Amino acid sequence: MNLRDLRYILAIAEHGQFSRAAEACGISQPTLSVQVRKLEEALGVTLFERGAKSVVPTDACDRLLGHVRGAVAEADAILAVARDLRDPLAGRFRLGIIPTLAPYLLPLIFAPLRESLPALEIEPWEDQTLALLERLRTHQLDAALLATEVDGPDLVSEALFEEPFLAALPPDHRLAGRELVDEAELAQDILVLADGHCLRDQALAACGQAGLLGSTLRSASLSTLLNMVAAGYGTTLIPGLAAGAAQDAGLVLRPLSARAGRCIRIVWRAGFPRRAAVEAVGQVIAARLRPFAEGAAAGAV
Amino acid sequence: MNLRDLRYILAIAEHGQFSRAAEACGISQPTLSVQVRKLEEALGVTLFERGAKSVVPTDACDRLLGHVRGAVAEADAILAVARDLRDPLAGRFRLGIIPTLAPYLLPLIFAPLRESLPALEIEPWEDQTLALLERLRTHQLDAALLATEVDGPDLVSEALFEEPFLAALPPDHRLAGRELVDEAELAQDILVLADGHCLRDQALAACGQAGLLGSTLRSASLSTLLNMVAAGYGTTLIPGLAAGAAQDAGLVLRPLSARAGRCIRIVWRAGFPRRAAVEAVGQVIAARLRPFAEGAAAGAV
DNA sequence: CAAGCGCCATAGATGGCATCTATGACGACA
DNA sequence: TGTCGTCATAGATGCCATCTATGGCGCTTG
Repeated sequence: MNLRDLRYILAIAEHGQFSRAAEACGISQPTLSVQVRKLEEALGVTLFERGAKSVVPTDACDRLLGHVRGAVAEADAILAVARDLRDPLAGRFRLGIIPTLAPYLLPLIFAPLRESLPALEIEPWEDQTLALLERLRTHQLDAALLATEVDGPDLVSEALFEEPFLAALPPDHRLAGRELVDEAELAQDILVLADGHCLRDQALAACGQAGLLGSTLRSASLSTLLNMVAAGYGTTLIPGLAAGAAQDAGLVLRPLSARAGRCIRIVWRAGFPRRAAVEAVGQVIAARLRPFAEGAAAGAV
Repeated sequence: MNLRDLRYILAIAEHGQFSRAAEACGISQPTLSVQVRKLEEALGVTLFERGAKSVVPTDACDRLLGHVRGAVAEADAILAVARDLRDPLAGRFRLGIIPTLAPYLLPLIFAPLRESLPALEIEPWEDQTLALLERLRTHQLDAALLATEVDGPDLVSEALFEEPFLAALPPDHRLAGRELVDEAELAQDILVLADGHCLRDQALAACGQAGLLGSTLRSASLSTLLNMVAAGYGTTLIPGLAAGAAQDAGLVLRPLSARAGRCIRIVWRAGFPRRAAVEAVGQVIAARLRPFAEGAAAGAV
């Protein structure tokens, strides 16, 4: 049995005639006759009583017609839904973002994404790198914005923009007067986030882990960290996009002498079929961040 | 798109693996790969994300799976219902019967039909010959029991049994003493049914229409006619199976000298596909009536 | 009443396509 | 590092849906 055959049945039932039904189906009349007969033999049921001037559905056919219509309707629904799903730049797009990036990046890119990709329903998901990778691998995310390299056999990534780190100091800190802050000096009283935040590791790496004198804040957000610094408990190193929030908290920001920073990348499964959506999202983000990159470069000169 | 393809989709979604799905479908793995790819291309939608160790349905596939399941379920329903409908000796069987036969034949054949053809739901429909033929031709009946020949290009019939006519007389009628009644004599004060009843024409033909002296009863049943005769308004000619009813009404019955009678036939459309059901019903009726035919033959000797 | 018309069935030819086996590529695991 | 399991690709093959041509049959019409 075949969906095509079922459509033939419906056509005959509708037209009450093989010739017209065949025409409606775009096939020749003999083909229709043969196919219907084969279907009747396959089902073991005579579907139509062929009369001199009429073709009338049998009782059995009437009993079946409901299901036939149902099957054809579902098939048409599949085609219709598939047509709607055909656009890779449409539909749900689950985007993971690390916590040290999300609060500062999302407000920047939400509007541009809506404008450039109106059919794409971005669903942000904020979590730490490892959790995001796990969700990505288990198909619970479509892509993720990370600050680490993760390319491997199953995951692919693309760099979107460079985000320089900044030294964040209390206004009365001894380093607050410097134009540039040396990473090693910062290490003396630096506060860092808890394990699991990639920013913690990167900050420590930038400052030379060995000289760690500051303390680790468990289960705290970058925002909390800023407030701790503002309260005079130490210094820290923040990603560039958090500069606004840091200034709002009353901190003094200074570039780092070694120009440490991180690279924000968009990551997705190697086999993810909606690569077009990933690329599009990545491009929108990169385009939105370009002014910042140029500003940073200009400031550095 | 094809129902087969849809079953493939479901198998892959269920097994999460091409190889096992192919095995479950009874095809080779390359065939499944090729077919799924073709379906994906036809739909314009990637259905599965092929990973190193896993095959995961895409979001689009999830959206479609409901309809896919629906279509396959309807298709299975078609097969299941067709299986039930396969027996031609099962299901509704609309049987037309003429009014001068139905009240006397139906009580005889109902039980044997139920016994011999338990799955056949006989729906009797009582009306005059022309109305029955009309309903038969318009597929509102599956077969009819008539007392006339109707074979033609579109209708076929088969004789079931011979039903002799009997003279029905009031007990005090001048012919009531005879062993045999001559049809011509009966004509002198015969009462007949209204136009449309085949029995009317056959009675008149048997008695010689020219000598009609009796009157016609409009819109009356054979039962009414019997009561009229019992009340002394004349004589009549009844079909053999009505003998019991006539005797109950107090009438005297006598064989006719020319042995006039009628042949009860079962009629159906030449193209009617459940010919087996027609034959079976006919045989049950003929078998049930055989004792009567033999009794009549024996009485005639 | 015979011819023409409309309809469905049949026959034979043809091409597309589903399927197979064999093989390749690739990642996982021991 | 080699072996295993998995999916993809390639080429061969055979079935079958489809076509055109034709026949049969009943109805209509001049």
